[in-house]
Amino acid sequence: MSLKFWKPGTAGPGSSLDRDTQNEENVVQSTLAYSSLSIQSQRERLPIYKHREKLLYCTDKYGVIIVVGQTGSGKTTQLPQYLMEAGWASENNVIACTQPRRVAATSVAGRVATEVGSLLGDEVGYTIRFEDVSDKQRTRILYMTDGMLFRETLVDPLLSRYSVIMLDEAHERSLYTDLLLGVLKKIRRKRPSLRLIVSSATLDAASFLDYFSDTTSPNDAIIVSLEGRMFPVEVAYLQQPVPDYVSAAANTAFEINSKHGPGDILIFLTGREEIDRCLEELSELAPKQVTCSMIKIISDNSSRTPRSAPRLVLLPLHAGLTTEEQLAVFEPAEKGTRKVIVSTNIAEASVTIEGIKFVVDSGFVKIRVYNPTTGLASLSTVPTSVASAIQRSGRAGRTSPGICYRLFTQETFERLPYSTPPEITRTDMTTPLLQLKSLGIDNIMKFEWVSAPPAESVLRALESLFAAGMIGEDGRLTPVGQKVAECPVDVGIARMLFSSKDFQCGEEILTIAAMCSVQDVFIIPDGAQGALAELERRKFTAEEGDHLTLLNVYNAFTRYGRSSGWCKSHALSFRGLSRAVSIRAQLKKYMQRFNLPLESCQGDAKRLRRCLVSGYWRNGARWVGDGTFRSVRGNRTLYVHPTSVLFTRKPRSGWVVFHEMEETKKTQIRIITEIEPEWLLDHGHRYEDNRVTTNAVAVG
DNA sequence: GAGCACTGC
Repeated sequence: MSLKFWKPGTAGPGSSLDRDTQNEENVVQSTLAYSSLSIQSQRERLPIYKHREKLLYCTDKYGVIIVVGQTGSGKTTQLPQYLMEAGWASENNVIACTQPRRVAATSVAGRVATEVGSLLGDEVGYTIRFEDVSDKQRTRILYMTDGMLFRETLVDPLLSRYSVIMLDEAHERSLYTDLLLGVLKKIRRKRPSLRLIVSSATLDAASFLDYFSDTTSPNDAIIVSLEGRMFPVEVAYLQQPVPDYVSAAANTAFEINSKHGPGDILIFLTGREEIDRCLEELSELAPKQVTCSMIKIISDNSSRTPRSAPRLVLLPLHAGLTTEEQLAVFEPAEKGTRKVIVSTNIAEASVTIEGIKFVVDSGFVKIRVYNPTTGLASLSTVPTSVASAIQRSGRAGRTSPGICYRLFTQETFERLPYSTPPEITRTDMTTPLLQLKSLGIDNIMKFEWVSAPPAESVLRALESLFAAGMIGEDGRLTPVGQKVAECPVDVGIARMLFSSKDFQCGEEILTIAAMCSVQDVFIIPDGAQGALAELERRKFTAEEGDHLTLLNVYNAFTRYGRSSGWCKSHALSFRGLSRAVSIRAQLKKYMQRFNLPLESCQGDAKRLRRCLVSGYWRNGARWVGDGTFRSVRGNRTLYVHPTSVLFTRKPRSGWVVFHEMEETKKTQIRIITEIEPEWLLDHGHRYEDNRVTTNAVAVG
């Protein structure tokens, strides 16, 4: 198959990027293609320096500055330093800069500390969950995850220690960025001296400007644009759509290898299955391959490859890989070889690989979508957005000019949505609403969202909070709701922690809560090794179900010295279990603060399971003859997830509770424990009675 | 009878 690409006359679709930008006067033209001078190490030569005075002037005169700048403009590292030099961090004021990801917060803080000549954690620091490398008195510039700053609002609702807050990567619209935008707009009314810097991509700048320029403060916000330090990236579109973008991606990479000079290739697909198939097809195109390891396939020059073409080094990249496997993509290609990295969306923003000259973009992405009507989350493959396509193509221009091959037509590109719907519109709002209520924001409908969550989502969340006893009939927080709002866990898990006092099983529930908060700790590879891993897993199996199995795993992990070697020999994830240890330690502090005893149930599994029901009572299910379950609420057909120990056995009592359900091809339940049906009745009645009363009041 | 986009507290 030969694919026909078409390159528009100009470099990149830059001219069409500004169609959404209304405030032209304030916007310095910024396009994907920007010719760079040679890379300078002195920060004075960073393009942002030209805008230093303007940025400081705007920070003086305006409350909200929307900064538009590409990767490489230096905004994240330089802007906080300019602000500090200009005195914004004097008198014990702190300049905060939030990031959606932990690695970004830590690595940027390290770089800036070096530039400032500070020890990390002294004048420049960072705060992420489980790690606070900052000094309460001395730190002037603080990088942090957006979730951490939002958490801080629960303790200090006016965020009074900060003079300037920069929300970096705001265009990504993470859940916490959106919550912070709403809360910070409110804070600025009470504390106008607080400066807000919102870092955004070109496409979203106008909507942020609208959001902050309301009638009460029409001239409070301004857009400032910075050039990026990117090399030009040529964009090629398919002339005709293709039926199978996975094959098309493999073919395109193969053709790039035959026709173009040096430079690595990055392919964007949606998931592990597609990545594996693409790697397979690529190795078939170059048949004399040599498989070096599970993750690295080197293809030799084949008859179809011109003599001059380099050999291909094929590398998968997705979050399911171990750390070592992920690190392989950063190793420079050996002489005479060319790397082909076949990746999920992880390479779009989370992971940056230098030396990429060619990007192949499938135009699709897998996103998690929450259905508030059914309460089900599902993963669906959807077309990417314009913003995403631009971000992906930009990955080709980090170290030299590059080319991006889009596996769709230009007409398709022009019909793409500008951006992916913000997370807040497609996620369960139960915990976020509890936290907003804890901040004193009771009228959720009147809260000024940048993008409002769907009304059904809000109603469902309120109903869950009421059912869990976190809010009363008046919609206000109950005393337990106030406490739970501070805990970094789901409300169901929090209820279990609180009722562990009655069942005298705090020790065990704490462990289970931590283990339920990490991703699957069992590593089951394909093939023969998978069968061995299954045997390892059986060693931990508790017949009561997955919760107790997870408890066994955790206890064994700590008993054998928390060693990575032990994990490897038992097919367990060291990363996951170490994280569980941290989470458990954190939750333990909350339990101590709330005077919840840390008693052990001394092996009494019944007490433990009754305690689980206190958190999961709305997640009950009943076995039916054909091997599936029916949910107590909604009578939905549920399939057991293959990772469950109940996948292969029928529960003796016929009844279970489960941690979560998710829609894939079928509705599946994960982390399941067998229960006695009458235990469910301990919890439902009062809630149902209340609901009848509430409805009667509403009707009356 | 068979599965896992990516973050974050």
